[in-house]
Amino acid sequence: MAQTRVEQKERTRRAILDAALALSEDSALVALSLRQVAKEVGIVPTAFYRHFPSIEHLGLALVEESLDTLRALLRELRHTAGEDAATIIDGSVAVLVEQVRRDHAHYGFIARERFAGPAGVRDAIARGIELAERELATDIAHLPGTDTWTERDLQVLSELIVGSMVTTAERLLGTEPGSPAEERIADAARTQLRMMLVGARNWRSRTT
Amino acid sequence: MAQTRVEQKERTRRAILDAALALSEDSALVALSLRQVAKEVGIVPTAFYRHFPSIEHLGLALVEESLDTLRALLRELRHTAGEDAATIIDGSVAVLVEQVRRDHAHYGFIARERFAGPAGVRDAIARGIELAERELATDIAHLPGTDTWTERDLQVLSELIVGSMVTTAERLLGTEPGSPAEERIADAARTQLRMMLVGARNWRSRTT
DNA sequence: AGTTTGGGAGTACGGATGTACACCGAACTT
DNA sequence: AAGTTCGGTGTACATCCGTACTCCCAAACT
Repeated sequence: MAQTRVEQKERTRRAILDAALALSEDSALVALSLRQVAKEVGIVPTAFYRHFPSIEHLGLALVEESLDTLRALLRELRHTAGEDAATIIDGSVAVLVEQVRRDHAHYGFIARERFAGPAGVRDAIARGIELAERELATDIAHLPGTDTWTERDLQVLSELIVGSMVTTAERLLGTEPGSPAEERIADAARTQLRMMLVGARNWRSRTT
Repeated sequence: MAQTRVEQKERTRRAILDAALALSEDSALVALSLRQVAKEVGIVPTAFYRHFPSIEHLGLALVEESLDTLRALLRELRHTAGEDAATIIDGSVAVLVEQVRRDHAHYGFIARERFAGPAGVRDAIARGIELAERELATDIAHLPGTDTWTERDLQVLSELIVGSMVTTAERLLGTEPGSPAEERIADAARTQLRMMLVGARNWRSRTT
């Protein structure tokens, strides 16, 4: 049943990443021991070093992986076109719900480590979110009717919207797929986006 | 220098709580060892049991304490009166900045344990935030001009506002008191509140 | 076919952890 | 003044931790 060596190594590496993700689901990255992970994977503790020089490096690989799926979400959100604003809002929330459900483990990891993780992890996550805010700001700037907005107000609006989406994602993490609670949260997210849209349409930047 | 026994006991208990708060500032509650805390306090490990039956109970005491200061913040925010909306917004943000600066350790603890902590801790924090949302909703409902709002829309708006404030608090935690970054975040928070206010004023609840 | 490579196994060690136990001495009670 | 209470001490032990070391053997290379 054994394959080539690189395939086998990659499979073990994945198993380690998955085991670490599963184990950190209850507790946290910082409370993760090399021996726990090894036992979960089914290898002897010292074999761990064939793949990662330390638990910390495992953590960094996990962050990178999770941020990859976050970036994939952002890409998909930007490509969610639509005729009018309502369609875009509905589509965006649908994408968010679907993605959080699919990559539940990754988003849970991000939520947990965002403030509780080691400094390097926290910074990486913060930069990922800031990137989303900046990209959203430039996207909005390309929309018609935003010429009277100051750059600063655009940035602040983006932070508000991204913050709402992040909070929505965090709420979704605690619900069952297809549950009434999930639908209620999605509905609230749509309403919030509409409220912010109404606010934006009636906003006049102060020329200071 | 020794006082009465109850005074001495209370002082040691406080020292344990403070040490745990300080130690969990880097890392997390789950990665906190009884011996670390005891060493930080300056007592022998077994003496810890004179005050708490386990580290977990220490954690619960810490949560309760932190939620107490959170409730104090909410109380103060509700008493922040003002002539017009702009004054209320400015006052509320000022209170938030001041309180987060004052009880930095408690709010940092809440931010860290909100998603990474043990289940009991996470639930307690979630309930504290939900309480704030409900109270804000009933406060808004008592304002003039909100008679056309559905109860659900009021709740959703409150969640949006509280979410923005929570995000602001989390951002403030990473800044130095009086720094330009802190002022920038406070300014963004004020702008966000104004944007949501504009949205709310032009909002019409759908009668479904 | 013979040799090299590298993932995994096994053993071993020092250090940290939670906790049980007996004990001390000063603040309290009577 | 004598006795009790109880926060803190010191010792002890089983368990878990990271990691260094040697060995094994099947895939990969020559």
